[in-house]
Amino acid sequence: MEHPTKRERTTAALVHAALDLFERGGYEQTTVGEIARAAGVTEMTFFRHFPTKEAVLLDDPYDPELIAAVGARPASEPPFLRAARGVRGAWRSLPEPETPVIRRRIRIIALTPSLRGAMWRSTGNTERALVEQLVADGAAPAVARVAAASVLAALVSGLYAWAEAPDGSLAEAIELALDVIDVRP
Amino acid sequence: MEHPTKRERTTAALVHAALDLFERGGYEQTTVGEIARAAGVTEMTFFRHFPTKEAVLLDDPYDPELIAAVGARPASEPPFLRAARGVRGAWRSLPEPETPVIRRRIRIIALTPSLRGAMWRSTGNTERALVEQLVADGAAPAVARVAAASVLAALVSGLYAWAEAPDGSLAEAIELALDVIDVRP
DNA sequence: CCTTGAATGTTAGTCGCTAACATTTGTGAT
DNA sequence: ATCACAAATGTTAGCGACTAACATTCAAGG
Repeated sequence: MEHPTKRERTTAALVHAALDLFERGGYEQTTVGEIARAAGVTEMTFFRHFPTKEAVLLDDPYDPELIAAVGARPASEPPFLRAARGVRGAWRSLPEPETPVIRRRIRIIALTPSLRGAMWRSTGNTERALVEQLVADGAAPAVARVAAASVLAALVSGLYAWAEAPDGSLAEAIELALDVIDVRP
Repeated sequence: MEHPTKRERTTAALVHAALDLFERGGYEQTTVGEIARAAGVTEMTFFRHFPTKEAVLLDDPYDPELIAAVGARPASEPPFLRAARGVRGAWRSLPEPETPVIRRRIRIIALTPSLRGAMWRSTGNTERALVEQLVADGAAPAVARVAAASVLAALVSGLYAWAEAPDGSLAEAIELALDVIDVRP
């Protein structure tokens, strides 16, 4: 990261410009062309960095880490706890400096109906991956599905709550949400 | 309904054409223009009947009836049971002849990711209306939200399951799904 | 320095969707 | 029946998200 490649720099510029414009004028009202221009680039280039307009907000690289964190927990744990604690751990180890950006993204998502739908779809992918991981380690599919669905639902609801009124750190908010689900031993 | 007005007739023609084309060639691949042409009408006219392309599948008129059915149950029942049983009753009283069309719609939705997202959004509206109804009759907002969300989640999951493998009538499938939630007295 | 591949620009086009205005068509009162 | 009014549809023009094909500039490595 010492020498960010040019591609990384433009991607960052696009994200920055997009967040600014979305917050200022709303998601729907902001044009991809406007974002690109604000980042000193062409509309075409935007789509070379993000497959869709939504992706600039939803494309988060945390998914694989999340799956890995769940996989790292002992397979002897019941799937439900395994998922809940894996997710908890993954978010706890998030570098603090990134949280403000995450918060801006989630706030925009929270107050844009069409983005909430997209968020749901995106979560669906994570859910599938999570189920796959749990089943690969021996969980019954039906159990894995319920576990993944409810843990992710709690996670998302925690994210929304935190974005609206951040009473503490992101990690704390996530843990709070997961506490509702996790039954401590 | 003896004398369907012209508007109703074209709406029906559009729905019919849309279902056919979607099943034949997939939702994303089918153009609004194609649907309109197949219904003997212009693309513009399509949008005079449906606000969006999705709406031809999601625009179902059952929502108000569903809310009414819940409202009709004794307000003395706990919100959760009230919602579950209201929903159950609303679907039970569905005219049988309509179910084949419903099934076609839901199958298409089930296997089109973007439509699943849209379905989620649409359900969100129903959820809000349901919460409103429950709260208006004295339920605590937090309780009402949980009740509405879980009952509707069960409903949707029942719909998907039935659309994929209809082992029985729609009403039976719905009741089966709601049984998972409803605690019989 | 110079070459090669990555990153970007240009142009043109499709599809979902909207607006403004003109035209037809159905329907209700006479 | 008919005639007038309103509902339903057509036409044209255009915006915004997104894609494809091809040309151009830029940036690291030898």
